[in-house]
Amino acid sequence: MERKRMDCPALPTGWKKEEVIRKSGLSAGKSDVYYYSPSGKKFRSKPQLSRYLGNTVDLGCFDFRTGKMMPSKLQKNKQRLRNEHLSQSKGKPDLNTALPIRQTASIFKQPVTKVTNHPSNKVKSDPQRAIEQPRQLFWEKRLQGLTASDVTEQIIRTMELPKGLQGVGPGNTDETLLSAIASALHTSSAPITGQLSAAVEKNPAVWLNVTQPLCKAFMVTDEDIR
Amino acid sequence: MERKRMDCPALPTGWKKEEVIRKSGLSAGKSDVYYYSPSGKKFRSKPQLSRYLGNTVDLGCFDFRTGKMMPSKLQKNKQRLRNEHLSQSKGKPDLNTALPIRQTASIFKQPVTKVTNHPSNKVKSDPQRAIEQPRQLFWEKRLQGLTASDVTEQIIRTMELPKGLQGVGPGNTDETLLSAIASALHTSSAPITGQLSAAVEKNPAVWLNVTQPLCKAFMVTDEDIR
DNA sequence: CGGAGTGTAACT
DNA sequence: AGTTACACTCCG
Repeated sequence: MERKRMDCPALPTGWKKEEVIRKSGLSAGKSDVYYYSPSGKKFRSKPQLSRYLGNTVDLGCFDFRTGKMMPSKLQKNKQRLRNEHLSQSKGKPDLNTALPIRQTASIFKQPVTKVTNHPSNKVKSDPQRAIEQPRQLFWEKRLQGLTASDVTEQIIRTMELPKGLQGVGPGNTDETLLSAIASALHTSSAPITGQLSAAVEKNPAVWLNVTQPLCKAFMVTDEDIR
Repeated sequence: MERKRMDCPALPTGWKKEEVIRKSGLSAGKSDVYYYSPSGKKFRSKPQLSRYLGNTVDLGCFDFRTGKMMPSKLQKNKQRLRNEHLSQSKGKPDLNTALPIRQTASIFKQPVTKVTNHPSNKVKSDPQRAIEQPRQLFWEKRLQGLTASDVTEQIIRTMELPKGLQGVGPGNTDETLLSAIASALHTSSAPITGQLSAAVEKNPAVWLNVTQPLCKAFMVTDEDIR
């Protein structure tokens, strides 16, 4: 496994995993695991991977070192929110490790997509990636090797969000918008639009109200990209 | 400090230190530190500096980036012999990055500082390759993961065993022996056997007791090598 | 300036 | 003690 990039079944198609043995120094003999996205970007840690993949992929039970899913890891996800409720309202949003989902209104599982859209955080993000990231994130999600069922899941999840938010007060508007934008970006690539249509047909009632905002968001984003 | 060559108190007279800030790219804002010998030769890293200065200057606690001596670094010395940690029987002899001579010196209480304060050493004579070359052989041996280095390590390790068997003494004896070996290796410019002899002649009183074991150990190793 | 390779603080 | 995650070094 040393020094050879190999496919990783637990990640979307095109991703590679590599294990490199340290050959000198204090830590000689230990190994480092790297992942490569389809585009060739190198990932050196799980948090980095999470950051890149965003909320669309739950890495909670993904073992970075082995490259496999470990259900046993599920129990370890916790402790992010508890600091919040102990202290004040502020506190930095946890952009790290785990699932962004819980951050927002606990009732409505809100993806943290917006975090992805704000690389201006302390992380050493580069300007360009900011735009690119959101997109890739979704492609991968759809192309994920976990077969069609995943795709379906994803779409449904996205749709659920707007639906739930509709009935809620203004406070959640931002989040709704963000979701819309994310979806728009998602579809902006090309054939995706078609997919959405299909989705709408499946659940017209759900998408009906939200459609307009979605389009708007998309237009803007598209221009910005260009 | 940027872009300006300044004196470096931790190095011999005539040496200059320069810090250049990176102005673009992923690492924008970071800086690169360079040193210049009195003759103008540029040094871009600590290993390069060590190679050039040789064993006479202990850079173990020299912080390349700041240009200052950091005693705190002393404990942080790392070593190349990682397999050793499995055997717990003895305290680890510290033959690491820092030149072996240091260890010997510690026994005889020889501060490196004075060497530093005497630029009249080999330092000021940059042009002369004659001195520089012979030394490089050693540096490479000890400091690099090259074959030569491995050989050296093996010799040292091999010697530890015989010594223990002889039952010369506890604790310090080990280190003394190792130091002796290290010194011998260190000072030699040719075959190791010759080195040992030279060391003994230089300090008969000091080396007397240890000499025999050393020779034995070495002989064995030599055979093994062949 | 980039980035593979290594060091090491912070966690578990 | 062992692992993780990422800062840093060194050299191309």
